[in-house]
Amino acid sequence: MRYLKTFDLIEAVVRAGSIRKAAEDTSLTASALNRRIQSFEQEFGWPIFERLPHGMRLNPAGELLMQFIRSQRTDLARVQSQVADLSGERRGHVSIACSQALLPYFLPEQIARYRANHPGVTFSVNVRDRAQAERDLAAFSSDLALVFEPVHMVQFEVLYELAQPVHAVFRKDSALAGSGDIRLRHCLDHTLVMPAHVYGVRHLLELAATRQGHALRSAVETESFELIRHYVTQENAVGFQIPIGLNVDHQDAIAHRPLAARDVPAGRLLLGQMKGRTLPVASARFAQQIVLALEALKPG
Amino acid sequence: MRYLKTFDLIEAVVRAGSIRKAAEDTSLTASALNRRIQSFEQEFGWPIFERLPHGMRLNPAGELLMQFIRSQRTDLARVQSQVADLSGERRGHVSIACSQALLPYFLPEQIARYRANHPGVTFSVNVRDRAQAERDLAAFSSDLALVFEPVHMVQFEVLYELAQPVHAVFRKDSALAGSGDIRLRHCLDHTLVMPAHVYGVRHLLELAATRQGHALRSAVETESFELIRHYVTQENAVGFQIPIGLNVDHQDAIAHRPLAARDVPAGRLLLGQMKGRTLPVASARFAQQIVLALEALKPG
DNA sequence: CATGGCCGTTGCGAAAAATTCAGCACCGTG
DNA sequence: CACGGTGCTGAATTTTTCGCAACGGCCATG
Repeated sequence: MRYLKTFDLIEAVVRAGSIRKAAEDTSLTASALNRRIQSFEQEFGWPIFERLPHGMRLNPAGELLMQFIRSQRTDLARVQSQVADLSGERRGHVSIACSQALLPYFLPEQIARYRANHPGVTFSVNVRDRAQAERDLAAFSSDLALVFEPVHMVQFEVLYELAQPVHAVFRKDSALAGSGDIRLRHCLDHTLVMPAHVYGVRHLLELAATRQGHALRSAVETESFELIRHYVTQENAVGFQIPIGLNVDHQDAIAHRPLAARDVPAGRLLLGQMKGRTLPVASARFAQQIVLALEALKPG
Repeated sequence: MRYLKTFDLIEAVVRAGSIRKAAEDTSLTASALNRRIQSFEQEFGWPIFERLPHGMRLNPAGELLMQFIRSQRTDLARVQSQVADLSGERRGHVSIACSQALLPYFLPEQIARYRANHPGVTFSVNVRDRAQAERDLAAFSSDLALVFEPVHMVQFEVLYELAQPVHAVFRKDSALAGSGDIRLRHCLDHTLVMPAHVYGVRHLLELAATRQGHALRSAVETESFELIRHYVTQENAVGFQIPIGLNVDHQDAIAHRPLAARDVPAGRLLLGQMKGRTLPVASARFAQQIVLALEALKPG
């Protein structure tokens, strides 16, 4: 888009931190780039960069402008998406920030189902922890967020909420095998494989343990849920995970049971968007599908 | 603004209805204008105009785009206003769509008070009937609306609401002179000067009259509230008006008393904005001042 | 049925704007 | 004090845009 070119250049300068570096990225000369920035500032009415000896940084006015630029860009994309929609051909792009637990089963199935109906729609899936997801939405780098127990909530508009109890994951021949709820204290006798602190599952477990006066001594601590699932088959340990990340009718060597709600309260899996934003057509429709899919997962 | 130039040209074509007329308005050649429209459509991905033998009209895609263009323009103005605000100097522009009753006393006083503190802020006041006010907000041609009994309310976000009973206006020596409430039937004995149907006062009076089985036979019907106020001094007639349009301690030849609430229910004077929109700093601050001023008018 | 008027569109040369190139002044660091 | 980095500026050059004239289509009017 021709008009957005100046905005692209501004953003390039912000990213690069100096005009000369940004000039290389944009395959322009530093002088040309410099002139465009200056003429923009003149038209805008105020300087948007601080000139430092080491380069350029946004001043407060520039921060405001950058927010506008980002929202304006995505708004234009939304309009184009709406136009594509009324032209009959559904195309567009959906970007999702999600928790790791959605990666193995839920999102692949949902995306494949959507693309079966609308092959013109493309997706980008970004794994973000529960603190980063909202920042992604606010920076307009993701349309939707599907996260477990997010932390900040000011700019997060909840589209759907699903309770997800923490499940214990173990080998099928473990002493924990059985049915129904499982008590937290029974897990603590085993070797523990814990997710890292940034994850909601760990947060809930820590809260529950300190409340009951226990200590969580993890043998292995990892950011990879996949490692947790695989490790328990090696050492006969106990891992923790939410059920949406666990295949229900698997033939694997592992099994899982929910932790008793009186020990560890269920967390919330939230589907959300940037507050007040109107999503592109494709993203909005995909969000609808996700809501229906989550609804079907509801117990009862 | 350089980038917005293409948008301005598109809007000019929309207004003029043909490229050649729009070319005159924008002091360009038809060929240049045509080329810019065409190159934009190519970049945008879809044609936004229908080519008719008599000229050009927006197609549905163009309608969507125009809405984006308008919102984008006002958003940029808001950002500039916010930047001006953090630079210390409060400037900007406030555009208000208002009912006629606000013109003589209320708005002049409020605007003057605001400009006394912030001389850099300019105002535009547009008189709009209660149906047009909301359309003004939706088209982003007004930031605020201050209207009596507006009709549509879907895109109207109420910022403040003040009850305004309908008052009868008459000569000081009229038989209606006195104090306290006045009954509707007492007015009907006199010559009536009525506002036109588009006004909320007329709407409320019609409702009340038909409910009580009376008929409103107006001797003079006008769209000008000023004419109403002046005419009653000529023929000893009765006019109707809301108190915010009547100076409280005037030395004039006219007086006014409220109609009894059991005859004619009080109408609502609403301060509102476009739903979901973030106003420029100046408009938002002025709205705050208006709310305080209306609050002070509240009975009791 | 021709004709004049209006429409959008296009080729081409001229005007304008953006870009490049080279060089300047500045600042922190080794 | 030289060096490498920064932003910035003057003049030449390239790219883009614009104005002019002309073309073909449509429609009402003579």
